[in-house]
Amino acid sequence: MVPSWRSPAPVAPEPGAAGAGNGFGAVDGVPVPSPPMAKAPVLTPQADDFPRWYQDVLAKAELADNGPVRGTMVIRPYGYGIWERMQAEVDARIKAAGAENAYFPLFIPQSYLTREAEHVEGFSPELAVVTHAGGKELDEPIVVRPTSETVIGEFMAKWVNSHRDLPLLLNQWANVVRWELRTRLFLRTSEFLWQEGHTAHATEEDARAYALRIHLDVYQDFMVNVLAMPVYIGRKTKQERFAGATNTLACEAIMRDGKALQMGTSHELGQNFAKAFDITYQSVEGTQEMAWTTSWGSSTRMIGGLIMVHGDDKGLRVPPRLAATQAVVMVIRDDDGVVEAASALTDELRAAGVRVRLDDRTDTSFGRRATDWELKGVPVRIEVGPRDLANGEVTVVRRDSSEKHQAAVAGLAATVPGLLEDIQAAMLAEATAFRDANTAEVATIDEARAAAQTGFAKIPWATLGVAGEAELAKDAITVRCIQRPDGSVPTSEDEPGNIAIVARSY
RNA sequence: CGGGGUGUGGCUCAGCUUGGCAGAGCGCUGCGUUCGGGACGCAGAGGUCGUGGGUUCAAAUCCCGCCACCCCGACCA
Repeated sequence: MVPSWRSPAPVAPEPGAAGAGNGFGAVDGVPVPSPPMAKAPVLTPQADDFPRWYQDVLAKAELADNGPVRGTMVIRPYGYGIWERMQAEVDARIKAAGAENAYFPLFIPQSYLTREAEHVEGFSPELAVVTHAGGKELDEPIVVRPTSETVIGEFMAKWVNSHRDLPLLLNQWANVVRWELRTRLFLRTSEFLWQEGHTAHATEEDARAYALRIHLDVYQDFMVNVLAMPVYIGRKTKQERFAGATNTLACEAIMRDGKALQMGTSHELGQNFAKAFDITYQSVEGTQEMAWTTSWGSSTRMIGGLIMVHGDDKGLRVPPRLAATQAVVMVIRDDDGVVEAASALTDELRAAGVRVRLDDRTDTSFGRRATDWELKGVPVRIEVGPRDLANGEVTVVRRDSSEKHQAAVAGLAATVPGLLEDIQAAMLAEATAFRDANTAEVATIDEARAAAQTGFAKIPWATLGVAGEAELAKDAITVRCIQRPDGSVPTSEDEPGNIAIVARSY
């Protein structure tokens, strides 16, 4: 954790710390104002109270607010800008994998859900159901989609007739609703935004290979190379599998408090949905065959992961490849020629391909603006003031390391893209080092339980097993995924040498 | 669904024990001085104290009901 430049300020006496304190000293019942104290930190330090820090970041970086209905979320422009960048990067990878975007309805007939036994069982507790519409009670209740396997299955059945129609590779960007009891902005909300892919294939091998391809080429690649976030990839245990899937693959990332966050999943659905919705095709030989389907998704939860993997006590840190604003040019004050110089530099940076913004709000103090950009996590800040300018220089500040240096204005723009790549690499290296330092290799269940208090534990799956999984569950520790010793995704959970990664999770 | 707690300007809360003019900090508006690390001064705006009833000369404060939200124990991207 990078220390703040400000000395750690003594925090105001905690109300309640001394009986029913009122935050003030009291002499004979007369409230006395607290003595002058050092300025409080902008954010609750992570080490003091991580959940509080997370909420502070959401508010101060203007990412999101709670919606009026319990568990709902308002995504503010800065937060939505991050989502739009995520969408652009993920969407490009999905299309590169051959899938096309489409859109299916928000409303699903309740009867669809009931066609796949495990699927209904898994989702019924969290369904929002419409029973009245147009002023009348509906004959058949309508479910607000918690995911779209069922409606899409219905249409796949209609569109797939021949082996020539396969594979059918679809994706949609949509909102879904899952009535959650315990909610946290971005991590678990009753409504969230995501991308859900749905595909149908002629063979099990083809479906399995595609689910894995999406997992590696879309999710893992995006998370590592754009989010600068190392992820463990592997199979879910039967216990953790998606309702209705025959196999679930997951990307698991470690947050700075040591807890795991599932960042994206890819499912092999076998023929479960094909049977339920009658997705069949005529083979080359002329026989009727049942298709094999997959589904895969990633959501606005990734924004929560971004915050908790890269954030520090000064706020968010956005990796340059993701950042909608990669660099901000700050006019320190409205002095002779400063605005002009800053504006010219901004143009040069833009011409050099940098997503740059000019901050010429000189009616707000420098310190306030600098703090705001740090809270928002803009990777590079370039300060343009009269003092530097007199020497033909500006001050360049990296958000990741807080390192500051002077640089000549002439030729600066050409060096910024390289600096951004350096920052991207440094952030991935830092996050990877953190993950590795907080992943313990253990040999017994007791050791795994202990290690999971502060991070991840790797334990042979043969040692843990279903019984060990159940035992750890009593302490809210779950198997995040099972992987091969080399970190790749096993074909079966029974492969010899398989490793289970266990942790507490969000 | 079981246990604990809280409802007072936009936000965080004090005031309630012991009834007596509705407060503070932050934020917001205006003016001025500032501007290289969350600026400062002055002047302002903003609340039927969750809600319905009761007690009282008088209720944010006491009593009863209701509602909402938050925190801790079984499912989930």
